[in-house]
Amino acid sequence: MKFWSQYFIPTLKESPADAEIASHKLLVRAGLVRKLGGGLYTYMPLGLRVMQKITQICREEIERGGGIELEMPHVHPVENWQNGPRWAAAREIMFRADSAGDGKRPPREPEFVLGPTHEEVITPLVKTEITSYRDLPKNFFQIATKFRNEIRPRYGLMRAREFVMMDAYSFDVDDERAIKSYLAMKAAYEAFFRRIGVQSIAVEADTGVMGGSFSHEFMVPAEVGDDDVIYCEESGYAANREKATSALVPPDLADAAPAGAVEEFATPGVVTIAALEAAPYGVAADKQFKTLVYIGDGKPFLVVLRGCDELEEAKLGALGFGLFRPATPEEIEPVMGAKPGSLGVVKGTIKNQSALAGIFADHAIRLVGNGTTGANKDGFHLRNVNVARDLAVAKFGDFRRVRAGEPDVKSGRPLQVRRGIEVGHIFKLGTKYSEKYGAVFTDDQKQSHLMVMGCYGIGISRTMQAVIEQSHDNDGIVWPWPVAPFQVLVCVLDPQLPEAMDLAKKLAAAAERAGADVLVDDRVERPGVKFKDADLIGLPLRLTIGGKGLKEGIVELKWRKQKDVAKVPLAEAEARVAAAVAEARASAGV
RNA sequence: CGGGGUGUAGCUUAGCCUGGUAGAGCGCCUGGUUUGGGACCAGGAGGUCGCAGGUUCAAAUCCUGUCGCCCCGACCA
Repeated sequence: MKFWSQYFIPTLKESPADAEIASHKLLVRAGLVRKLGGGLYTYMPLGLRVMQKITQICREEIERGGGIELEMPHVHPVENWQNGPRWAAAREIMFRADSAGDGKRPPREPEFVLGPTHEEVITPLVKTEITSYRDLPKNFFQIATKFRNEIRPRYGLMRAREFVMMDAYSFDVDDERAIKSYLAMKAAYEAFFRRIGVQSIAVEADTGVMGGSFSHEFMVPAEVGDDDVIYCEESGYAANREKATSALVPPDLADAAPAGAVEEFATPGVVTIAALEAAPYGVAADKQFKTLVYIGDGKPFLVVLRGCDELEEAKLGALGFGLFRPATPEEIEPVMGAKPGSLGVVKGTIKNQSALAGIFADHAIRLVGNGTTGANKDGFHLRNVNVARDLAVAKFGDFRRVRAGEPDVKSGRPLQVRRGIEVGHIFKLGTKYSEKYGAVFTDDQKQSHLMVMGCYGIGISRTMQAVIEQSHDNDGIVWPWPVAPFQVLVCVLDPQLPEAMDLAKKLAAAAERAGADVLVDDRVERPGVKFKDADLIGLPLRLTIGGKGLKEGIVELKWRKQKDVAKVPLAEAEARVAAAVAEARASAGV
C-alpha cells in the first residue's frame, strides 16, 4: 500500500512539446518517464513498477519455454565484436565505452563497446562451457539494458538509445532440435503477450543483418507503428513488408506472343516511367520494364521490374552480397552506355555487360508482353520487347514490393495492410555464430558438430509504450490488470476526515489481501484534480470515498474502462472490493 | 547522414517579420474564500531569451558559426 502524498507521481496537465504520439504524451503526462536526452529516459517510480511487472511476466513465460536466466556484462571488449561475423555492420550503431585512460591509445579504435545485443558474448561463453551433447539443448536469456546509438531516436521509448530488452539464445544439436527450440520460444512469446493484455500478431520477417534462415516478428497493431504488416485473415498469412509476397504471377503463366521484332524509337527528354506513360507515347507503366543499377560488394548488378512496381530493397539480401547500394549516375553510364532513364537489359544493348555481377529480374515482368524499355542510348527506347526472347536476364526472383489487394498465395483472397509496432523478434540463426566462434560439441559417436543457434528478443520498454498506445482514451491510460503499476486506486476526497482515511486503509488492506497492489490518493486536493489524475494514470479499479458518500453510507466502485459507477453500502464494501479484485485477477489470468 | 522545423521561467507559450522597459497561462510560495470532474481573490518568488562571435548608440529580435531538440527518409527490440 502506497500513499500518493508520500509517493512520487508528477503528473502534467499539458503535453510536452517534443511528444508527438498519444503513448509518448501519456508516458510523460502520467509521470511514468522523464527525458534526459534524445532516446534516454528515466523510469519514474510508477513507470518502473510497470517495467517490473512486464519483466516478471516475461521471465516466467521464457522460463516456461525452456529459458535459463543469467546476466552478461553491458561493457564488451571490442575484440569480441571484431572476431564476430557482423562487426562492419554493427559498429555503426554501437556506443564506444573507452576507458578514460591516459590518452595514449589512438582514438580511432574503441577499447570497449556497449552491448547492443549479446550473441558475441554468449557464443564464446557457451563454446568454452559446453562441449558435450549431454549438456544440450540450452537456452540462456537475460532481461537487461541494451545500448544502440540509433540514427534517429523517436517516439519516446519506442526507439530509444538505451532500452530494456529480453534476449535469449538457444543452442541445439541439430536443425530439427533447433526448430523445436524456436517453436517453444514462439509459444512463449504468444503466452507473454496474451498475459500482459496486448494483442499481438506473429508475422514472417526478413532476417536482415542477423542472418539466419527464418524469423518471425511480433507486432502490436497500431497506427503509429513503424512497420507494415501484410496479412490475409482467411489463410492466416502475415508477413512484414520486407518479406511479403503475393500470388500476383500465376505459376502457369504463358508468355505473350511477340507482336513483332524489337523496334527502336526516339524519346527525347523522357527519363521517367510517368513521362513514357504520357502522350504522345502512351505506354502504360505495367507495360514498361524498369532497370535499376546497384553496386554489390563493389560490382554493379541490375534489377529489372515492371514500370508500375517498386523495388523492395531488403529482398536483394537474398542475392548474397555483403553490402549493396544504389549506383550513382557516374557509375551507371560507363557500364550501361546511357544515363538513368534510358536503361534496359535487351540482349546486346548493354555497353559493358561483362562488368556486371549479374542481371536479376522480378517474376512479375513475365506479365509484361510486348513491353517497352530503355535502349541504353540516351533519348531512345525499345518496343515489342518480350522477356524470354529479348531480355538478358540471368535469374528471376522476388524483388518487388507487395501491394494491398494482391491475391494471397494460399487463399487467393486480397491481401490487407496495417501498421504495427515491432515488440519482439525471433530468429532461427543456424550456425553463423557457432562457426565463427567455434562453438562445437561432441556427440555420442565422438564426432564434432557445430551447435545450431536461435536468438530471440522482446523490447520490454517498448512493450510498455505499446500497451499504452493500444490501451488509452481521451482521459489517459487504461492499464490492463497484469501490468498496471497499481491495480486499485483508493481515492479519498476528504482525507482530512479521520473516518474517511480509516475506511480507505481498511478497504485498501482488503484489496491487498485479495491480491491487488493499492495506491491511496490521500492528497488534499480538489476532487476534480484527483479524478483527472486518476483517469490519467489509469489504474484499473477505483474506489471513491467522500464525505458525501459517507453520509449516504456508501463508497463508489468504478472500473477505468467502464463509464458507470457502482454505489456500495459501507457494510458490504470490504467484501465487494475483495470480490472485484478476485474477479479481475481471474479474468486477467493472474 | 540528407531534407525541413524549432530553442524565451519547472511546463505550455506570446513577442522576432518592422531592433528600444521580456509578457501570459499552468505549476510553485504566503494569506483568505471555496470543496464530487483540472476553483476564485489578493500578494510573491522565479529569465545569462540554447551557446559563441559579429553588426548597431542599442539585439530575444538582424548576420555568421555552433550545440540541443522535434519531424520526414535509410536502420532497429
